[in-house]
Amino acid sequence: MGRITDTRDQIMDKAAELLMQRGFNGFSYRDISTHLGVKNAAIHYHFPSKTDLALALVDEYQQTLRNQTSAFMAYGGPATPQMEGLFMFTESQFCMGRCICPFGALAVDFDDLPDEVRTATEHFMSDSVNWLTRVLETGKEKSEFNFKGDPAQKALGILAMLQGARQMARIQGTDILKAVIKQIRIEIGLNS
Amino acid sequence: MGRITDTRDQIMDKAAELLMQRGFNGFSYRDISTHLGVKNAAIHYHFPSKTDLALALVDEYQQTLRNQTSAFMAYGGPATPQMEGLFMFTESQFCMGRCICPFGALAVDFDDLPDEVRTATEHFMSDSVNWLTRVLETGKEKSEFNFKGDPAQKALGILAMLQGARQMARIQGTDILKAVIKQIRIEIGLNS
DNA sequence: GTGTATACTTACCTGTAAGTAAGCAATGGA
DNA sequence: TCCATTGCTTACTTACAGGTAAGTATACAC
Repeated sequence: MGRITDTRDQIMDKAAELLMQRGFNGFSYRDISTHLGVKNAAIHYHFPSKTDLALALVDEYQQTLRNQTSAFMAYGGPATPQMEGLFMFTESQFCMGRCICPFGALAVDFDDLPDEVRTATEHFMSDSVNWLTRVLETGKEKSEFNFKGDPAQKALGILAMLQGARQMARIQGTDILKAVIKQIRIEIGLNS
Repeated sequence: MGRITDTRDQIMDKAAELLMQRGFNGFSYRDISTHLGVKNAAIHYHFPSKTDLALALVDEYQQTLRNQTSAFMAYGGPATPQMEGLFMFTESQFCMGRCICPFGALAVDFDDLPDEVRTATEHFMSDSVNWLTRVLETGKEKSEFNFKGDPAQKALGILAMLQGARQMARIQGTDILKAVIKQIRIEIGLNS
């Protein structure tokens, strides 16, 4: 049964959710297999080790990021929609139960992460920071935004803020995430 | 051997370190016991369950926070040293290997945390936000600081930023934490 | 010296984690 | 029709998690 590799995709989906909810060491193959109604070994068939699974996930994130930002990275363009996209993405992911961001999920277990996953995570993070830096530069040039400090540093700050906010929101509810996004808006002079 | 309860303190110390490095589910009694050169059951003697240990840790954090801020909370006072204290504390803790902040450590595993620990974490977080809000209010009133947005919202933003920064710094090194703190300084008009 | 509390150790239990080896059922060529 | 590949399942193994029960050594109280 099942189309080409339906199961593989379902595994990735559930794993992505669990990774962001509980971190790399916070979920097991069992969590995935029971949810899909398959046996544990079925997961091992598609992803022999948990490392393989993690690598596939980081790869997927990075792919998604690149796809959604490639046009902007290549030709520039208005920065506001990029920024709004980031806010929307963050909020909607949180509401869907995918609580902490991929960096956060992997950062907690960073020491005992397999080397390859570590490297992949570093790359993913660089990509994200570079993209946001570019957005902020563009936004400042075109007077869409108005903020203090240099764009690269500000980009780090914003990503850190969103990441932290997602975690704090887990403890005390969604309002915190909303408040933080509001604050970011104020600080870059983006009137909603 | 051992003074009154030397071992108990050593357990708390190591546990605090491990909690902040790896999250609540990322360390085991074994990690602590082998480090101290005692048997596993010795830890259970002092803290029957891991819940008890977590509660003790959160309690300790909260106690420390209250001790260090009680004078300010009671009588107000200059806000700048409080802020500088937060920065110093954050940086020094990070350098000592205690990487992610207590919220972060507990947020990742928040779903499957025992109820009591959850409640304690919520309280601890409220305390922290309240304190920082107070600091920002005072700083604004006395023109020590100069920032956009309302103090409570800004307090959330700063805490989120520091928390996120600690995690990102794990992935890409201390510089990120330093950059973020610099950015916070700029944004509250605090010239170092 | 007897008793009792403290601070452990030894030895164990149950559950669950990641991972593997071998088998089987369906599909799609040659 | 045979055969190989794909996508699983069954049935394990090893390691380690949290936790417990019972015993032991030391110290101090009376």
